[in-house]
Amino acid sequence: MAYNFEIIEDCLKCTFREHRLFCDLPGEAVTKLQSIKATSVYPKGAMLCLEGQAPRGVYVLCTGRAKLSTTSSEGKTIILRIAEPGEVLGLTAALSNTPYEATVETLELSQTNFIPQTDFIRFLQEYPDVGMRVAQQLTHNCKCAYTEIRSLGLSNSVPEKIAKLLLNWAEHPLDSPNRKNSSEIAIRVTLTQEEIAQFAGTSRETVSRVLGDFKKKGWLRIKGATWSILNKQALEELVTT
Amino acid sequence: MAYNFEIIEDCLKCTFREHRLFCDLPGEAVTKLQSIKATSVYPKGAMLCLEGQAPRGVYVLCTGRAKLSTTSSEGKTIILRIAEPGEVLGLTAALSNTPYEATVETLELSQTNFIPQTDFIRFLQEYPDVGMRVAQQLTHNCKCAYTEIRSLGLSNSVPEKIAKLLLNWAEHPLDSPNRKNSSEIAIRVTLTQEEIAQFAGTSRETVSRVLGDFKKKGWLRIKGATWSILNKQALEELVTT
DNA sequence: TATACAGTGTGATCTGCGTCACATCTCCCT
DNA sequence: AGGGAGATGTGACGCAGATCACACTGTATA
Repeated sequence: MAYNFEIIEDCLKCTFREHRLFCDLPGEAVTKLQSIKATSVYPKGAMLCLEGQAPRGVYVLCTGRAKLSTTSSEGKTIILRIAEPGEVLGLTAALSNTPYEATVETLELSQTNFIPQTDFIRFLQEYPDVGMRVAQQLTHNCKCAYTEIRSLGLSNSVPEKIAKLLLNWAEHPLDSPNRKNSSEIAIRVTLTQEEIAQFAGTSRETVSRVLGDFKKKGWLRIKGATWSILNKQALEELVTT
Repeated sequence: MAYNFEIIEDCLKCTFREHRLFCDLPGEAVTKLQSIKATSVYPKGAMLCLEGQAPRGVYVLCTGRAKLSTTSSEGKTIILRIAEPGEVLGLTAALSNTPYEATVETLELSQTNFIPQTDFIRFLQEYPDVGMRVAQQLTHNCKCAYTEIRSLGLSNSVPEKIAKLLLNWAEHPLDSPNRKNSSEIAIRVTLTQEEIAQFAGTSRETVSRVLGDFKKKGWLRIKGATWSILNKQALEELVTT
């Protein structure tokens, strides 16, 4: 077993299954899914889809997280969202048979189940339940996109956008060992400042300055990939949307 | 008949039906749709949904166009997209049973078919074909949102964003009477400069200046609601995405 | 132990465009 | 016709943040 990483080949035995929107299907459907999927494991930094490519199929992200981004012809990149385990990626492209809208890059060691486009469409038509799950995933994509639009279009300043991001991430905090410090929220951030800049639609230098400012004000502590929000309220007051 | 406007009460007799993604369903489904829908006609400027409201159901936009927008607590507004006839509005909210993501305002005299949420969900479960259509509409929403994100996040300047908008609109040109002037593309623009500013995430004054500049350069002619793109190539050269 | 490279911190400079302030201009409405 | 409101044009000003330039850090590679 490469990577010292447990591969889950059998969906029926997957312990996450019932928590996963797209996998928590009736047994018969999962058996079918099982027969058309191909499991792979990718290291950090692997590209699952490239923006503009013809769709080959969809990826169910079993474990790990992935970054969806789009790039201008001038090389400027913007991050659309970070996909969490359980999401189905490449749906829009596969359903409408148009090129992938975004580039998908794994942020960590990840397992995926790939389903070829034609098998997926057939699967979708055979099992009505699947349609509902697909709709839910698409709904989620739309909501994320709208959040991003609000962030890009309605914010007054970069500090506000970054505060928004931090607060957003703070909604899935780490189980901090010292939960007693109730005011402190620990989160795990594996993005570089460059990537944060792409998320907020700004420049890397500005991100550095803003984070430095937050630290100086005692609102934030950064220790490696573990960031602690020390003053949530102050960040919230920065946000106007 | 108020408004001097023909109301299409009977979906089966609707001449647009077969061109409409959501209405071009098997006869049985349309009959069912017919029984759960309520037809209304709204004047220009009517609010169909308000952002943040609990979902009541979905609206099929039979005729007319509508503006989807979202507003910050400070009153800054951004337009998400313009919905065309045939679109289903309020889908995301109805499917996920979360508040409407956007405010929907008619841009012209419009007819809609409203379907209450519970009826809609049941309809969706009964007719698998409907699921496919719903997925297509959601896919369309996502694509529009991504386009907007690219416009807001990847553009280098406001002139570029406005050029993008114009070129976008130019994809659905008017059947101009003088088509012989092949280089000239006529489009109908009913948005105010204020609304264009909201679309491009900029200020009204800047829109005025940029449009003035395009006119001065001979790239654009504006006569009331009819705009003519005189130099498409020049606009395209402004666009980097 | 050196070397390389990705990530980060920070100053100096310059500019696009947001904002305020006002002057038209174009439609309604009575 | 006339007046009022909404839409548009245009000048002046200031500043947030992009950009460039470089120093510093940490951690993989040879």
